[in-house]
Amino acid sequence: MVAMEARRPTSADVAARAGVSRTTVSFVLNDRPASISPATRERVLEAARELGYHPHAPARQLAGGSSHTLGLVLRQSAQQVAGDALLAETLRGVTNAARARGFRVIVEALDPNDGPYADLLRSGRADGVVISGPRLGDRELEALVAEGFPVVLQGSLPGLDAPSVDIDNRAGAKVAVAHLLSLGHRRIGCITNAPLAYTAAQERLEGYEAALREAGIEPQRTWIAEGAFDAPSGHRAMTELLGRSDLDAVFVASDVVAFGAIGALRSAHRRVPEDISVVGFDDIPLAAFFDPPLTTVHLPAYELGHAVGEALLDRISRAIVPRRTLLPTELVVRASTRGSPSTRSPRRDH
Amino acid sequence: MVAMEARRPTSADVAARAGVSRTTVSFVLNDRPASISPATRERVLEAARELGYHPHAPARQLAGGSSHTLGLVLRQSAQQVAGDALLAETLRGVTNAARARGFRVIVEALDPNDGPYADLLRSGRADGVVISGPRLGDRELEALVAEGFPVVLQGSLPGLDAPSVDIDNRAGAKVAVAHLLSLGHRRIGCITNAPLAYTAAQERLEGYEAALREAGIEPQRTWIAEGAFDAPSGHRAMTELLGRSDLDAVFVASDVVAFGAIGALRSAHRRVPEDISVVGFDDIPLAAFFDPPLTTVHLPAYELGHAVGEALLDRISRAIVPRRTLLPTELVVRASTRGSPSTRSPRRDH
DNA sequence: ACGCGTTACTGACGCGGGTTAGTCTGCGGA
DNA sequence: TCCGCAGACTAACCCGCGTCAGTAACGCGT
Repeated sequence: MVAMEARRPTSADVAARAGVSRTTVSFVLNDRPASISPATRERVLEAARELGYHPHAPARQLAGGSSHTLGLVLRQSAQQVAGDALLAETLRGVTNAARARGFRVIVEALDPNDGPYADLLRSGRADGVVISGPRLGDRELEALVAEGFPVVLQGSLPGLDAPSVDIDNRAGAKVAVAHLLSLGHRRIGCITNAPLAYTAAQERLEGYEAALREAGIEPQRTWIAEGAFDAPSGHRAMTELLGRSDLDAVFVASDVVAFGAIGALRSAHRRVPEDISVVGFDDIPLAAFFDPPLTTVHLPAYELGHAVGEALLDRISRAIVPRRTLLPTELVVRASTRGSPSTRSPRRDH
Repeated sequence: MVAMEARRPTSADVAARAGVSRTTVSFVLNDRPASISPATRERVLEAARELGYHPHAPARQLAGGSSHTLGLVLRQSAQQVAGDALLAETLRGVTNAARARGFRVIVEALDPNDGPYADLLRSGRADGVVISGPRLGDRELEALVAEGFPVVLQGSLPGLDAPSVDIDNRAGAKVAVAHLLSLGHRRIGCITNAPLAYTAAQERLEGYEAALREAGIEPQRTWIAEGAFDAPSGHRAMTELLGRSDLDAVFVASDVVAFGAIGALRSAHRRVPEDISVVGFDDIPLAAFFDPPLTTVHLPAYELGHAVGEALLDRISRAIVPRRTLLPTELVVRASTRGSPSTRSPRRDH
């Protein structure tokens, strides 16, 4: 026998070793409903074990199966990805949901606005894709949906006929502002988490406005400023707000942005929460350790990833998937909010 | 012609449409060094375009090619992943390095210590893997390396014969502490970023000790406390330190942990940097917006991911890969450090 | 007219495994 | 005795593509 390079064993090798046909091996290993005697089954299993046999995934897929792979496409810009403290959690959620059903996850982080990810699907490398942070006017995405590929959106994109999973931004923002109102605040500002072209920013702003209106307060233009993902933008927005209105509370639709906003308040010698209350949104891991610990809206990142993963898996297996799934958020009250000076002790009714 | 379900076109369809053989199609599409007349080449290209032809990746791989896929295995615990503010950047680095060479990335976030990831390689789904946060005593990893699969470590793991890419923890820590020394501090504490079983924690601690020794200071046992990834652990460690030594500076080997430590200092009414200087490590996006802005060691997360990705790609293409690559860090001086009270004005020589 | 090298292409096999349509054996019932 | 049938397997085809070993046509020098 000549020295041979170790070649990965194939099902034919297993068959030979067990003294059966390749077909039998396939039946045993895939638990097909065929009559195989227990003795033979055991021989095959043992041969496979001894040889360290692992089915060749591509061959299996070629033979008609699926790729058992999900694509996760991140459409956010590089800065957004870098600043997204919860992305890792969402990723864990998706991969775990996938693994639970025997799937893997290919991640595509598209740097610029380009990057053809459609090939993932068209080349049969993935059975479906999750689009995280879908952008308006994404021709590639529209084409994919039109061709009937399984696509699920994480986030929202009106006018696209694909299931989407998101957190309930509107409700979350509303609860945050309601909390501020319940503390007696009336002049409540808002700093958005992103430019309003982003639907999440729009939704959170709507929640803020709805809460005010329900309390009989008409939101003022001058109470609102735009943040843009990072702390510096929060600093700028807060400075802006400070310059044009006298607020007793602010709802900042992102913890990271709130971080910058609090910095601006500190520079202006306004104490939180004594002089002004601040509520954030996201509940990033560091939120509890801000100074002061930040009252914020908890965004279930892991669950979001898990839910979107499952939705995609359902679509792939042709199950019915709700057009739109909204995950609930939860208000986490910490120390950055307290009653407004005028109502500090006597709890005010309404 | 009967109504037929849209089937993905194959190279045979393209061949038929262009009036050539499948072989010719393959040659044209893969730019093989074969003599194909410009006219034919154009016909094939056009037929492919018209049909919307996309080669079937698994078939292509089966026919002898590689999977053109990298595996990225995250061995960190769920908490670590959640708290790792730089993970997203590293991920971007890896995926971009991969895409630049036509590769994709499958991410496996292993929740518990289990999770068989070896199958990624054995089933031919990936051509190689990056192991992020490798753990000692990982039998699966050892087996993979022994079998000669392309494996590159992100982080370090002594005693395993695989290339590794990491940042220079020791040098980074040393520079941080040297900075503190240059400001005149002498009683410098250290809070580790993680338990010392983690090599990165050990290396940073060594850098701290080396810097002190070079300055003729013998590090004291009582100056050192262990952190464990998150802010609360930093709070605990700082409280501990405060209770047993009188320090004028602290090197905290993780920004997140430093965040907790600063909270503890605040509780103890010790001002930063007036009473005590603090240097962090990692330079997470929020570090610049701490109160005070944190002096820290910048960890090039994107570059790290990129470098480890390239190292793996090199290994896959059988290029020579250095046994160990260390990326340089950079000290970023902000406002959490300044000269010790005793040396505030007169700059002290030594 | 013939040999010989290019140029331009094609036939057929193999990659590894799933699957359908059998084959062969043994046995119970009519 | 012979049919029918269930149990236990197997031969052969197919998935889509890369690739080696040809083959046919053509030009060219002698």
